[in-house]
Amino acid sequence: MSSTRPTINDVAARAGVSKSLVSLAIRGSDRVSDESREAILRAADELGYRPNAAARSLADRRSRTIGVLLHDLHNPVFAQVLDGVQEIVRSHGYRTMLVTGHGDSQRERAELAALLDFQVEGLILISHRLDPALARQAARECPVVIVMRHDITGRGISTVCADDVRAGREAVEQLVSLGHSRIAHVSGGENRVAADREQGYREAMAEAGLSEHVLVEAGDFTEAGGRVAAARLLERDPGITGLVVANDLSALGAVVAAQEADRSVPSDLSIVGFDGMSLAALGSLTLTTMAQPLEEMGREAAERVFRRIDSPGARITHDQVVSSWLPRGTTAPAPG
Amino acid sequence: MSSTRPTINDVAARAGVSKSLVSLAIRGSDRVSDESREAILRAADELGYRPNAAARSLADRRSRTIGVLLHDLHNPVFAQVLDGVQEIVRSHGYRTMLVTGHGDSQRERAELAALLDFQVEGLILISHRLDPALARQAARECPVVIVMRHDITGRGISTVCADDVRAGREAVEQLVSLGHSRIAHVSGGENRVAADREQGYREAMAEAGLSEHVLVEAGDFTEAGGRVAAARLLERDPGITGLVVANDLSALGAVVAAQEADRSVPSDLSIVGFDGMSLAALGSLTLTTMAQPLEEMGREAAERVFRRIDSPGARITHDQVVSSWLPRGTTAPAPG
DNA sequence: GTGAAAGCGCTAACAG
DNA sequence: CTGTTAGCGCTTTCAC
Repeated sequence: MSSTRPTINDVAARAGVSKSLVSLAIRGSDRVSDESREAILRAADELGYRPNAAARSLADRRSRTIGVLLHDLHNPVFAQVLDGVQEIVRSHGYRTMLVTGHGDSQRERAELAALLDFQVEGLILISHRLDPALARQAARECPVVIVMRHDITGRGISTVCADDVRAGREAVEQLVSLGHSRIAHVSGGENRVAADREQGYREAMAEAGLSEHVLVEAGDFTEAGGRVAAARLLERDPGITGLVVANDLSALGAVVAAQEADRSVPSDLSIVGFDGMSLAALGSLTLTTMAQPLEEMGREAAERVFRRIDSPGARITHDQVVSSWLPRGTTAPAPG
Repeated sequence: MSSTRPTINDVAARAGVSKSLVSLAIRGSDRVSDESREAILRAADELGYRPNAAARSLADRRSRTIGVLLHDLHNPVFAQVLDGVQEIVRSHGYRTMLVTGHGDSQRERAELAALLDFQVEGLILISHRLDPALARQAARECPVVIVMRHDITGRGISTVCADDVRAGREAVEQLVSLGHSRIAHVSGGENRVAADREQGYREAMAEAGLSEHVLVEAGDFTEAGGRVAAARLLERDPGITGLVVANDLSALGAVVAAQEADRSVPSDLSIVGFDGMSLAALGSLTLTTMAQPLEEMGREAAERVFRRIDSPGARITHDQVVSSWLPRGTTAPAPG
């Protein structure tokens, strides 16, 4: 089928013009007479002509494509960031090429290589388990913007992040202001975002004079991880009334754990997540969270990429967005 | 930066061999002497050589890419199907190119065109609002497999679907066997999947002698839509004890509506969704659902594509997978 | 306005 | 085993 796909030559022959003229006409140049243009477009239409993107990007030496590496597609949070990215990318007449690495740095390496083979003109990396070396490597070939990880820096790497330490603090502060004092934390594993949020938790606990109640169990940013970690916390200290969980996904898991432990949420136990995942606003209990402006972060990242594509000398930037307390159904004043 | 990216010629020059040999060596042919191979790989490495995918796919006349059109990325159900697809695609040494149309047929058209411009060798379409004309058009250029929509057929179009009518029936039957009789339905809007599930609901209600209790309100497969529709149903008939909702996402919305109406789930009201969305297994109430084998459907679809790529004469297939009742936390025996 | 010619970087025969 | 020679389909000077 595609073995006989019409090429620009076929169109030229049929329209009785040269292929250069077809090329111009197809791309809407005004240096083509109306008569020729019409003949060409008609011929193209009749033939079902469709420009070959590979040939074009080869001749053009630009792919008009932005590569996006996402941790995975299951956490809807990434989809929200991606929406923002795509909005901007499309508005620039570019396309996005999406890959996922699932936090496996082998796979991330391979996927990034594929994007670079494809000559993407810019790269947006959204993966909390990204290998810094990979990012730096990639940054030697095209502008790179990392979202949600401010700890990876280097030549050619811009970042767009929330202040996770601050967000971690605020989560605790809000619970404290609701009267909670025995506040534990489910962390998010070995990555900087999680580390920052945990640090915020610890700092705020200390400042509130609650150091003795600091209690942390490691999760991994997944539902299952959150569930297990939360269960352990409730076992270690049944007196807990507040739970700050490293992200919304694991916070949903924590809600399950709470119910399994016969703790009713939020009357017995308040739970706070992070991210502002839209799906977490649903279900029988809507999750209280420290929300990040996800779409905005995506837009910002894409804009940074284009700024650097358009003016290669543009400075690297490190943008910070603000997270905000979004009280919903999983928090309430401390019992008693 | 990429203005001076090394090419195969640079590698050849540096290694002191011809570019054809470099081409062979890079692709791991065994028709290259160890000595040459080593020199070539070293040169490539020193130069930071990276093959140009566009050039390769142009010369090769194959992109080694499968295009995937997804309705959108926010419904995690699609991510699950995609996982299955990618597993197979990767195992064939191909890549997937992912686009989303958000049910907007303008955009779907544009995205499909882009995939075809890129010479994808096969297409997997997963969108309940897909325009049949687009699919048929695309099928003229490469093998097309449609997932979850058996109503779009045509030359070159294979399908992989569940039996949604049957699933709809079973949802009702299960509720009936739990003692429910006043069972209402939130439908999923103007698409075949939704229509089939609704038909199953109606058939099963009739067979159970419950025709008088048939009550349907239109949703649209979104959380918000499910919430509104469910709210209306509960208002129209407060005696409802069972709710069959067209998909998991809207069923989550229905759970919220139930609570807003002061109906407790599942003791006052049982709710069933469709799909088997993994996230719906979380939260404070895990959703009972008619689950489709999502990953398997993805794998199946990808395998069908490759079968047709490998042997262009292969027959079009229409596979049907079976949905299964997955009782979880939102269903219980009818009250009283 | 339009066409001829020269690549873009790579693969694929075909000779040696 | 290795080099030479043609393209793949398109864009882009540069004359006419």
